[in-house]
Amino acid sequence: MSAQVNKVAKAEPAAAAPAAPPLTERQEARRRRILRASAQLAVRGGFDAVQMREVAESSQVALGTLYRYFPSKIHLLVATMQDQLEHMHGTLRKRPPQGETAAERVAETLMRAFRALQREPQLADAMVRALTFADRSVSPEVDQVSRQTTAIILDAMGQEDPTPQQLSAVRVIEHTWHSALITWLSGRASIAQVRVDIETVCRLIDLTSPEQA
Amino acid sequence: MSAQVNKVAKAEPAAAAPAAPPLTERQEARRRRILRASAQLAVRGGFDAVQMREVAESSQVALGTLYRYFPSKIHLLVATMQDQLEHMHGTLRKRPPQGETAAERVAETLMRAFRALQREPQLADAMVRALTFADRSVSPEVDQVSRQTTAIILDAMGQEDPTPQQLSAVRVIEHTWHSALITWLSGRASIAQVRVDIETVCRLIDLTSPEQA
DNA sequence: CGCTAATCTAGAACAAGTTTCAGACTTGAT
DNA sequence: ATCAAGTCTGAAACTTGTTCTAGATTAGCG
Repeated sequence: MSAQVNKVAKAEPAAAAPAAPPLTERQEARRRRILRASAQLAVRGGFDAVQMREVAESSQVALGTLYRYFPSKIHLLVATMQDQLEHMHGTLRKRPPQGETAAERVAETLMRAFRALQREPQLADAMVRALTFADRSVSPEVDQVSRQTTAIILDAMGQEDPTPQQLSAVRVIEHTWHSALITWLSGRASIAQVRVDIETVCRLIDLTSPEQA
Repeated sequence: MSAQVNKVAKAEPAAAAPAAPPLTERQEARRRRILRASAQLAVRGGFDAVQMREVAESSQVALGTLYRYFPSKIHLLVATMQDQLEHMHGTLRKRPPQGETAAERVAETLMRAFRALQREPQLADAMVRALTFADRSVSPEVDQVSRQTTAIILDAMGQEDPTPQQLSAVRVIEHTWHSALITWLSGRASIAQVRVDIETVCRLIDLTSPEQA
């Protein structure tokens, strides 16, 4: 909870981070090993299976070092999510959605992302739980994830400069996306329900669009 | 994580719980003391301040007993939330919202609830974090909270028997509600933003209504 | 009342996240 | 090449959620 100086960079995509000291090659390698170990353990057993001692051992790093790179388990898992999101954004870009309207394209994109998460539900569980459990000390990182998600949605909309209304709609979609995911992961909603809800919320996009098909 | 038999009832509103053994007076009193202690500690310091040993001590109950009543910290906090939600539903009923359209009434209701939570942000933090962190073992309790929230929203809509579309809209509103709350609590969104997003998502209600003003 | 099963208590013990520390190793600048 | 500062390691310690145990209390029943 105390101010932390001289820490290793938290976000590698370097959006507007306040001066992230550059990492040496070995440090970058350590960071990658840690993230890989984290994801591997998460795939096996979800949030609980990502134990800091295990991550440290798997990535051949001392426990103290792990904590220097990621100041908490939550930070680690949120960083893991950033990592995965980047992959996904890349993948999604390759085959853009086909829908007529922006709403359709966004819904299609999200459902595609959803199916990807379905393939590794335990990993999804770990990442999403970390994301929603994160407190203020993780705000910058969570924000970064949020920006990345927004970028994916705006991409799908094909919108250059969205209106404030549209931005609000996008936020609502993100809220729904996270929350629906959680509900599904904890077994309280079916996939069908998630799909319906995603489609429902995506209508907000056309609703807030100046032009219309 | 193991099957738990012979446990004290978890949900007192007795919706469809499978045979909750009736509590003696002293047991009921213990349960109330525990919930009160939990809420008090949460008001002071949020999620982290609700420490099981402290709750046990404050409520004059042995640690083991606390765990017999609430099998985990998450269960305890979710039960605390149920408790608070009931109060709130009662309060909201007293002065029903004034809006013309269903969307307005729902938005007004949610903003009123939001202001109530604002008054005890730490308590809100504890409850909401517990709710979204809950895993499958807490599903019944979380579901109960969800039903209660749905009831509040349907109340505000003044809708007797909603269509499946409307139910989906209500679910989306709940998702947005939780998620916006989290975002605000962790300092990543302003109150103004929360209001806008709530209003945005509430438009879905009119959108899915058969009749219209 | 007296018995039995269930419940409650106090406290130890365990598990996993986090912190700390002394010493070895790297890095960058001179 | 050498030195100072920063980094990494291994291990122990600390914190808080959770479990376990042995004995005291209570509730319900004949």
